[in-house]
Amino acid sequence: MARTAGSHSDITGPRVREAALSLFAQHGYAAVSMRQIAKEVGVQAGALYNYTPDKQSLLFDLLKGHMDDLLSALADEPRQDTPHDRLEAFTRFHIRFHLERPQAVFISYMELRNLTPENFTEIEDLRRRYEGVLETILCDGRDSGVFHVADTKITTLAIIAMLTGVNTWYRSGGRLSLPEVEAIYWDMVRKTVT
Amino acid sequence: MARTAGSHSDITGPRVREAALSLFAQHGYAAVSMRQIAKEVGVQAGALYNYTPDKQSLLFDLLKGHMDDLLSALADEPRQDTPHDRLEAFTRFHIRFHLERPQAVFISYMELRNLTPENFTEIEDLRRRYEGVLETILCDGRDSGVFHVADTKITTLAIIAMLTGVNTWYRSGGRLSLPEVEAIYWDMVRKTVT
DNA sequence: GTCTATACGCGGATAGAC
DNA sequence: GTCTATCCGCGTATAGAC
Repeated sequence: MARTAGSHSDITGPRVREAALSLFAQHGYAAVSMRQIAKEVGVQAGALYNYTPDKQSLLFDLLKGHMDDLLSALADEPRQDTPHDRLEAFTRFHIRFHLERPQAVFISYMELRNLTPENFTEIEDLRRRYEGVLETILCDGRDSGVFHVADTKITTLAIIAMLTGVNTWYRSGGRLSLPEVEAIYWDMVRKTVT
Repeated sequence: MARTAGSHSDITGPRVREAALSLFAQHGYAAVSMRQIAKEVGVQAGALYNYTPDKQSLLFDLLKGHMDDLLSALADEPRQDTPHDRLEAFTRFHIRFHLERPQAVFISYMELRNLTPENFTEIEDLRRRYEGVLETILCDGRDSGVFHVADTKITTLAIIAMLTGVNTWYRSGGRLSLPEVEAIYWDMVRKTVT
C-alpha cells in the first residue's frame, strides 16, 4: 500500500534513536544538539519532535531500552544447575552482551547524571535488579560451600566492574578472539570466588 | 605586605580550578558554563580569563594535574621486595589514592572525550605509564613463578577496572571502613593472580 | 510528516573602563 | 585584577504552511 509522500513514521523513529545513540556515545549528551541529530537522520530539526517530546526523553528511552534488553536477554539464557556453572554462564553472557553494543553500554554509564531524578531512579532500579542476579549466584555458592566470598555485595560490584572493563579495550579483529577473552575473564572470576 | 585592592591572583587561580573540578564532576564539562564557574568563585565571567586561556585548558589542567599527582604519589610509596608485596602495596595505594579524590577520578574517566586530540594523547600516555607499573609487577611475579597470569595486559586492565570500581559505591561512614575495603579487594586481587 | 521561519535565552570569549 | 557591556553564534522548542 502506497503511503502519503513524506510519511516515514515507521522507519524515521528508529533512525532518530540510532543517530542519538551514536552521537551521544561519541560526544556526550550535553554536547550534542538536536540539529546535529536531525542532520544525521536527514531531516530538519523541527521534524524530530514528531518522534520524541524532547531531548531528555530521547536519552531516557535509549537507557531504558538498553536495560530492558539486558534483563530480558539474561532471562533467556539457558538455565544452569550449579552455582559454578551459573557463574560461568553469567560471566560469558555479560562479556558477550556488552561487547555487542558498546555504544549503549557507554552512554548507560556516562549519561546517568543527565537523567532527570525520576528517570535516574527508574534506570538505577533496573541496574540493581541485574546486579541482584549475580549476587544471588554468589550467595548460593557461598552457602553451599563452593565459593569463598568475603562480602557478596562488594564482590558482585567488583566482578561487574572488572567484566565491563572489557569494553574499554576490546576491538574485534584484535589480538584476542571473543572466546579467548571470555576464557581469560572466566578464569579470573573463578579464581576470585574460590 | 598589603596588596593592591582587587588583587587576588594567588588565591583566585586555585579557587577557579576547584570550582571547575566540582562543577565538571557534578554536571559534566559540556553542561557547565564559564558563567557558572565564575558564580561559584564569586567573580564575573570575564575575570576567569585572567587564569585560563579558555575552557578547554581548564579541563586539561585538571586532568594533567591529577595524573601527575597519581604518578608522583605512586613513586613516593615505600619500596617492596617481592612481587607479592609490591602487588599488595599497589592495590592498597590505588584504592586509597582514588577514594581520596573522587571528583578528579570521575572527570578523568568521563571527560577524556572532551579533550582536544593533542591533550587526549598526553593524558593517555600518563595513564599508560601508570598501567605499566602494575603490568611490570605482574610480569615479574609470573617470571618468578609466584603469579599465574594468562595475559598480563588484560589482567592489568581487569585489576585496575575492579579497583577503580570502588569509587562508584564507597562512602566514608558507610558499612565498611577503608582498611576493611582494602583488605577485601586485596584478597580478591591476590586470588586472581595466584 | 516534513518543511521553513522564528522566538528567546544562553554559550564562549573579548574590549575597555576603573 | 575585576568589572560592565557586548559580539555573535548556537541551544531547545514551537508555529504554521504544504
